[in-house]
Amino acid sequence: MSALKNVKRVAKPAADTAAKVKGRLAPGDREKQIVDGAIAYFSEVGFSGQTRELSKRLGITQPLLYRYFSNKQALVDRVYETVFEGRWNQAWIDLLQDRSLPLRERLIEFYRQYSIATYRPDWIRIYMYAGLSGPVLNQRYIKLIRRELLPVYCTELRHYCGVDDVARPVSDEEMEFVWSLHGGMFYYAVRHHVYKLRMTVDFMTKATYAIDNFLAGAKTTYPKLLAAVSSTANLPPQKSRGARSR
Amino acid sequence: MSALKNVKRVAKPAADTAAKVKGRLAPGDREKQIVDGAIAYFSEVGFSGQTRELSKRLGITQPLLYRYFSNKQALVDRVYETVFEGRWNQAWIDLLQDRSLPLRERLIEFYRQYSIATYRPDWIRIYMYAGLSGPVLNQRYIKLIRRELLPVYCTELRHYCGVDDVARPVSDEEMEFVWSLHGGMFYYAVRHHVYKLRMTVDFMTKATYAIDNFLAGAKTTYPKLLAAVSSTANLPPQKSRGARSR
DNA sequence: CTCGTTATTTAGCAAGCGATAATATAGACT
DNA sequence: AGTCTATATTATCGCTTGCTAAATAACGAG
Repeated sequence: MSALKNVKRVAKPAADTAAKVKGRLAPGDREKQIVDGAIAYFSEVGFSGQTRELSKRLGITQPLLYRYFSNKQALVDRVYETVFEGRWNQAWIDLLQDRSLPLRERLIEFYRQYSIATYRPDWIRIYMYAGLSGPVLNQRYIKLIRRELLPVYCTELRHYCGVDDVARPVSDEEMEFVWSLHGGMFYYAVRHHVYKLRMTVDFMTKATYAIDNFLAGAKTTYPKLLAAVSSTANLPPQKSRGARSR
Repeated sequence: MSALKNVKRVAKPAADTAAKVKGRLAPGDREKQIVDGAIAYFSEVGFSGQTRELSKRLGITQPLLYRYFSNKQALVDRVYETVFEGRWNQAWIDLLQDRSLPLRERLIEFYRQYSIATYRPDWIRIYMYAGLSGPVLNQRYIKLIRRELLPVYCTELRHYCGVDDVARPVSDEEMEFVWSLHGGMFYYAVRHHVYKLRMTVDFMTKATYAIDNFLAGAKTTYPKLLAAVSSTANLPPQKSRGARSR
């Protein structure tokens, strides 16, 4: 019997996975547990979710949240930065530029890694919630993509199509061209994690076909795009005004 | 002086645009005004927006809302159905099937019309809010697209690629292939209306390039896809499981 | 003009929610 | 074991928010 008791007593709280842990915790652990729980909770119900419900899920009392975060907004901000920061991997850029591999293989590998990092329920949903409640964060992320990813993407695409021109800056039209592929990928994740559709085609299968189709078309379309853009560059803005203003 | 008074008295409330109208209104007019205001308000702040703020924007008192809608949810539901119903145009399907026009022109015209109908701030934002708070409505809309649009899309694509097989049902892989194009279009609208980015390339310009690229690639990719699918059809589910479950 | 109908407003309740102060207790150290 | 400190809980405040009942006033009919 004493042996049994011993077993029970020795059973560790297993604080590593940040699952419902009872008893007193070191501030760092508790904080992490709260943030993780907040990510799960807010990604599910949105940032209008209540602190009481969150604390209930965490197995703690609601005022305890305020020991770790001065107010709800501070917790929300922490969720934002935890989700969006640190999931970007600069190595992706190197991968995309590695010309020892065919561009097709680079793109497939990129989307394999990128989808694992960001096409997940918490990321996608928090990303959409963030965008709807105020576009600042998303604009910052898009800016990152426009700065780090798209120019490399376009440069490699030029090389692939045999129309390299290192000196020529990457135009908005070229980047928008690439957005079409990227948006198709992203929308898969939206259908999956926002609309919660049962996806009948595996993401990488879809991605591979999309990449193949994109590259096959680009061989003829991308040079045309480049030619069209250069012929209208530095000209006074023509009839094709920016976005429709409705 | 009596003439002046007369002028003042004759001044009409101009009830046509449903803008802030003072005075008593016919129930139908008031209801329409509330719904229109609710669409504008909720699309801006989300469905957690308060009825008091909505009524203030409408220039009416808050309890008046409850004369026209039994509760907030009823108003929200009304917003949903008003936005999502009636913007779908079955004529688009006929347009896509009109083989007297090249497929390219049909697709360009389709996206011109489709974007005018749905790629607008209220539609896109309410669509995203709806998806995040409960996927039922979006699933219904996606179902409509999968039923009405995608099969036609794929059939025309088969014809375009010279691989018609009317008897063969359209596979999930083919529809997913088309989603890649469609998603790229949709994501443009998301960047515009959710992230509120200043779009530097006009939608139709982008759409035209995306369509050209899609069709140019499809000539070679789509037949391959069809071949790959048919070779694995009616076989026990292979390693390529559905969607990643993470 | 009067009167009845009903659109609209005024006043207010009850529950929900973020946040705070006071109290209790777990765990480390001597 | 006793003590101290920081973690965690209890109790509660003040404001918000969905919603309701009673009072008011605009419009049409006779």
